[in-house]
Amino acid sequence: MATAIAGNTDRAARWFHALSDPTRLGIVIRLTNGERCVCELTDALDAAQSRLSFHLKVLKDAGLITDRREGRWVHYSLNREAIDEAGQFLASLKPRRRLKVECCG
Amino acid sequence: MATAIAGNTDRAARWFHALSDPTRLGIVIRLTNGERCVCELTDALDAAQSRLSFHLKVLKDAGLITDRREGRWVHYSLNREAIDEAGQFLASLKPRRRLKVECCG
DNA sequence: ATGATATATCAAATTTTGTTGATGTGTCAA
DNA sequence: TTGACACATCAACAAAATTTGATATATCAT
Repeated sequence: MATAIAGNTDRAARWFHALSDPTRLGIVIRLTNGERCVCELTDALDAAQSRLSFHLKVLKDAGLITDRREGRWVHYSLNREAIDEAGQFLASLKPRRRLKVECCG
Repeated sequence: MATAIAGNTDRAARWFHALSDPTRLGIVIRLTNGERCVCELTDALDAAQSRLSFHLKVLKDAGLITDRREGRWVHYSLNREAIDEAGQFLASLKPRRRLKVECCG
């Protein structure tokens, strides 16, 4: 439920950290329409190979993407569930009760 | 439109960076039901004052929260629009066309 | 087997973030 | 107008993330 989602701050922080870099967002965006191999991403993002590999690992460790080896190529895809959960976390930040709190009286 | 949202990676990266820390998420969660003054947040989060102030600034610089001074107190509130936009960014990561791309032939 | 290709990993250097304690600023009360 | 309070900012340091270039690993073609 919503409260539980919002309570899991460490997990959410990890998702958002993984999404906090333009290169990684570029990767994620390019995975939107389906699996892509690293070679395609390297071209599209114009990033050095080890650098791209690093960012892919960050995303993978955060559970936002998964990989699949096929021959000598590795294909990455989005983990929709995780993306959705991150979205739900944000959605859980809607006001639930409107408190007019007077503090610091 | 969706593409434009997903295209604005730098802006999105800034939102997600601001959300990438448990203390900051703690702040955001506590602002969910309305404005809070720094004093309340300090208590609730058990954080040193300058530390809290630092994190509030990160959130504010990212446009996720706003502040309002009232006497000697400063009250912070969520910027719903920005939170929503971040959510929309994630929502924009839904598959639009299903391409069965054969690469690396 | 040998070499080439695709990708991962590693170590070192660099950059960015976060923490802490001290000090500054604005506001209020006496 | 002095002192206390709430908060921001700063400087120094610590810790974490990122980049780069080199090397390792797996797979494939010859």
